[in-house]
Amino acid sequence: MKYSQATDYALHAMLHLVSEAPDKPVSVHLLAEKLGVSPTYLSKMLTKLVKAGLIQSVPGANGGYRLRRSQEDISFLDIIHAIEGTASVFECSLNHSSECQIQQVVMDAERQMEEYLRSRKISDLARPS
Amino acid sequence: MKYSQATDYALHAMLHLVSEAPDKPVSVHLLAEKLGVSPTYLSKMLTKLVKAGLIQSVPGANGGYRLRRSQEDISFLDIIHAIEGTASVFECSLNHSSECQIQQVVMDAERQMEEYLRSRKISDLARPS
DNA sequence: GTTATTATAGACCCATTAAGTCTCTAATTA
DNA sequence: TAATTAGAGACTTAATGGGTCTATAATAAC
Repeated sequence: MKYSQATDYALHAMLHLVSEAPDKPVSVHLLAEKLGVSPTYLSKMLTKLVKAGLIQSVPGANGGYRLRRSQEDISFLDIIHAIEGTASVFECSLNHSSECQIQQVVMDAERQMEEYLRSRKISDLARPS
Repeated sequence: MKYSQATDYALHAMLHLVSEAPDKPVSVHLLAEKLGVSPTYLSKMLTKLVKAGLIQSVPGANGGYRLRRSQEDISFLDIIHAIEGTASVFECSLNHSSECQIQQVVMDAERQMEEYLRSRKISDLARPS
């Protein structure tokens, strides 16, 4: 069980946006260069972050992406959910009679992790300048 | 990010072994029937559980699988690790200068989940008879 | 208004993994 | 010795991750 690399890139991209760009939009081209990944590929993740309402896109010359919400509101979980989706990590494939107790336990565990990821904000790591 | 179905089957198989078989080994055939999965496929997971030291195999007629350790010692995490491996759910693919702080956060989150899974024992769910 | 610059969308490709089957071998007991 | 069991591994198929490419739309600069 692994998070996709896309999540990795998205987290790093968001960290850049939080750290460096208060107002001015940053182009995909520039972001991609910093992360060492292709612009077209990074676009996909940024589009997801837009749809999740975490960032804004500004088309046209001198456009790019900038934060939408206030920095303090953006948690690791927000970003991860934007890329990975919100489906549970475990779904019992057996058809028991009752609720699956095993699934309950694993989902409780997942909730522990999500709780922590919700508490940690991407701005916590912003460049201490 | 999802756990494989193999993990699902392994957890259910272990629950059966804990619930029903104190001494007598249970054959793959029987276990597979109860779970509604093919015996040869289930074999693969059981073999992993053997290698992880959670269960014992008994070849030959009237053979099968039985628990190895005492029930109370077998946690959800033990079973999940036996099937999924112990690699972290997140590994930063960028080559920064320093340690990746993003990775630190996600791995801390993972530790939260693992801690919980370690605390929950499969015997907790054993048939209340 | 035209042009350059940017994001958006989606088709497409390749490699890897999950999920599962099949067959052969080895060990043990009846 | 024969029946029953696990163990190992080759093999197949479908899904997913990771990534490229191209065409379109929107905007700003000139």
